[in-house]
Amino acid sequence: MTRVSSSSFISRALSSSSNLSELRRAHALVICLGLDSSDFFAGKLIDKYSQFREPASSLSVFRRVSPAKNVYLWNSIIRAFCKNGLFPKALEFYGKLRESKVSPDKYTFPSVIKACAGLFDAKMGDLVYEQILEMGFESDLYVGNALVDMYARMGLLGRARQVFDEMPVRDLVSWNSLISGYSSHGYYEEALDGYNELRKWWIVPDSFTVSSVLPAFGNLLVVKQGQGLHGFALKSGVNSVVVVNNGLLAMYLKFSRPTDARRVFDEMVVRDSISYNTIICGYLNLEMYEESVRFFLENLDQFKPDMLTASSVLRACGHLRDLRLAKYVHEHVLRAGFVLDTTVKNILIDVYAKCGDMITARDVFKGLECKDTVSWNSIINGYIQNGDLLEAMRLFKLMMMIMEEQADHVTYLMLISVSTRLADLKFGKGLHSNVTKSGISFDLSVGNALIDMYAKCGEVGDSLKVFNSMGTRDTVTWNTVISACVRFGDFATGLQVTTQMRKSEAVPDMATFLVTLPMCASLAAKRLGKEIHCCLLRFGYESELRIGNALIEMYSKCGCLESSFRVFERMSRRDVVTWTGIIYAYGMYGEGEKALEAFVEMEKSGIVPDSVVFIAIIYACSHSGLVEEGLACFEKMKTHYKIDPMLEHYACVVDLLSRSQKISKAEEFIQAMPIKPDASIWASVLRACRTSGDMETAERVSRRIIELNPDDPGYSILASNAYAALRKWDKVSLIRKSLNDKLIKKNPGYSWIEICKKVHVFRAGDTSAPQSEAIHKSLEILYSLMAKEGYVPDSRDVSQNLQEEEEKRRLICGHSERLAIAFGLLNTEPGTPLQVMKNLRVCGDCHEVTKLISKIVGREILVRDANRFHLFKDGTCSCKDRW
DNA sequence: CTAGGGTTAG
Repeated sequence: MTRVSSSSFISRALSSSSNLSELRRAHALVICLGLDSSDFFAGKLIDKYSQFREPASSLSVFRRVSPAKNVYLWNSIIRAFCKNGLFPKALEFYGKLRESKVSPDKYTFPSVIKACAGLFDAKMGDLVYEQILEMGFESDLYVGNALVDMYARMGLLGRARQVFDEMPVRDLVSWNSLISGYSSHGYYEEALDGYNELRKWWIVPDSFTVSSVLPAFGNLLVVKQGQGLHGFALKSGVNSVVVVNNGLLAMYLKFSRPTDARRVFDEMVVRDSISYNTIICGYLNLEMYEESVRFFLENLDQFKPDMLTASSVLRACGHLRDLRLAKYVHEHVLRAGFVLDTTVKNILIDVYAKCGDMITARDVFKGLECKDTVSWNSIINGYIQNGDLLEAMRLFKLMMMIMEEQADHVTYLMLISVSTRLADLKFGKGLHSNVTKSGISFDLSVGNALIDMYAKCGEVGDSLKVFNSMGTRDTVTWNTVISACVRFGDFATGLQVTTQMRKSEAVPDMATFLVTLPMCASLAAKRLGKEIHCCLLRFGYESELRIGNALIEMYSKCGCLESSFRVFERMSRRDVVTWTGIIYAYGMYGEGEKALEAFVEMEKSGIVPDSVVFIAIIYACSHSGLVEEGLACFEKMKTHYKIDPMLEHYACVVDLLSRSQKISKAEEFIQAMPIKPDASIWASVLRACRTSGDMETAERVSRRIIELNPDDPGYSILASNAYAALRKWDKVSLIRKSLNDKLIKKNPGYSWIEICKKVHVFRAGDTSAPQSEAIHKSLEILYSLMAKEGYVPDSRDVSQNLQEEEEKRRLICGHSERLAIAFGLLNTEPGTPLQVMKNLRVCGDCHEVTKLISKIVGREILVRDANRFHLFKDGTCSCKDRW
């Protein structure tokens, strides 16, 4: 054989060797023929060995060649290291190359760049880029592509795009690298834009393009275009590649179209374990836990489950709370010989905890040789979920001792919720200072949790302090602060924050509406309530059940029974809360018959009444004088629906009897109650006594109250009021004195009225209010007109020991609702209806006065007191004097 | 030189 023919024979033998032993035989031949010092054969061998994952052999070949190596050999060895993931080695040899006399060429750089990318070494990458620029290789297609890929992989998409834009020539790989970078770092819009741009240039995508852009389609939920791409994949044949099909599976699962995903899966000719995992995990994310597990079990013999399979199936078991299945999968994975990594063990902790098996969860936790933050978080969370808050705290303290710096925002979030649930302010404050020290306080969710914690521990001030110190706020932040204000009855701040939120970037969600609507209801802020209603229409929440329920309450408490009913009528779905809302609304307006009709309709519609709806219906009967009907409801609740009455039900029945002057019946009823009555129950009887003038009973009741509950301030105030009405001032001052000693103050009364988008608040006897003088003057005129109608002031409701009758009258005349009404009369056009809100009940005299005012000035006056609505019209009230 | 699947809270 001639030398030429033998070298071409060996060259062919080298190229065609399809496994390592063939390659080794060819290598031996090369050595036999003394060709191993040839740059050409050495280069071939290095390449071939790297192909068979034998970088060590590549290196020994490289070393055997004469010291004067050409650039081709250098490129081969760098490429060999790179291909086998030995990136530090690749960079080391690139360094050696630069130290030698040989200068790199454009074929050197793709591997070097890949090595930088593999090591996520942006500094080195930048340095290499500079060297490329110095040598003028930046316009090479392959170098450019490698650079785009490197920056894209590192998540530096801006730089990737810059290199891409500066490339004089691009090919499909350039596009693919860019799109894949966008896609895998969550820049789905950019990935999609890139794909559309590429299509604009009439470039035909390949399997890389398709599989890179599919996650973007899936996450952006662009269903139509996704289906189009699926069609393209079928037509172009790129769907013969398993990666593309796996991408299609994942996309359809993201679209929540498991059936479509299943169709793709069934039509796949080649499947790998990722195909199976994608389905199992996709079902899991769609909360199709049974399907996920079933698919796994049915296909056990079709593929080789790995740890990713295990983690998905186990999570499904956790959601299903299926301990037996979890243990089965756990054992199965162990039997298959997998060494479980920390991630799977962390999942196991969570799964066992979810199944309520804290003993096994703890065992897995104990068996973890390197516990990470998630391990600790998972076991702590397990105890929290299982209600053992103290053990959770104990473990947290242990964690802090062992590795404080590893506690992350999830750790703090969980423990802040523990301190909130335990109302443990001291612990919560400690967590707050820990978070501040650890430097993760800027985390939004932690800030939100702290706001909630302080609010629920009773520290609104600190709650607002955290809120004000937060640099960024999200919807949850705003919702939490508003509900904190509402919880404390600080509606002024609540309103302020709501206004601030509307001016901010924050997008309201369901919770926003579910907290602001009740706030409007409490404030009777009709205008704001309506605005919020419009707002939630714009955001598409009108069909939500809970929103409808909140709207019914808001409108009814704002004096718009009709709007309330309109919301009710439009609701496509109604639950017991909905019906309670509308029944309560009718009750507040004295529409007892309509309330009863609604109750019957509710029963007909198949809704089972709960204990709350009975409170609403008895309340409604009570406020409309429907005594028999109310009592019938109470009986029905006990006997037919087997609901044990609560204190509130008894209170309603006592109220029902008292309002209709069935005082002795009320007394009997109280005596027979199985539960100890409270102040509100006696109050109903006392009020009834005062209305009817049955002072004998009033005194008897008062005495009993004091005897039964000498220390309760609520009862004492009641009794004192009763004695005041009986004009037994000595007893009044005795009780008052003991109350003062206990530093107990009665809730001061106030009223408010909304005029020209502004809320005006009035306090009893307040002379500092706006237009005070004009108000008093107009009230004087009204009183003289009332006197002509036969009005005599009734001072029974003035509970203070005021010797001067005149002084008493002045106080009554100063009751806050009168000031608000007078203010309303002065500041609106004649004939305009007025709406006044009061935080307490309307007193008897004010009720009379308002009736007369409505007649004298010819206006409708709607008053909402603590209890219900009174519509005063032409000298009468809608409550028919039952309040 | 380019592609796909897993963990804790609310």
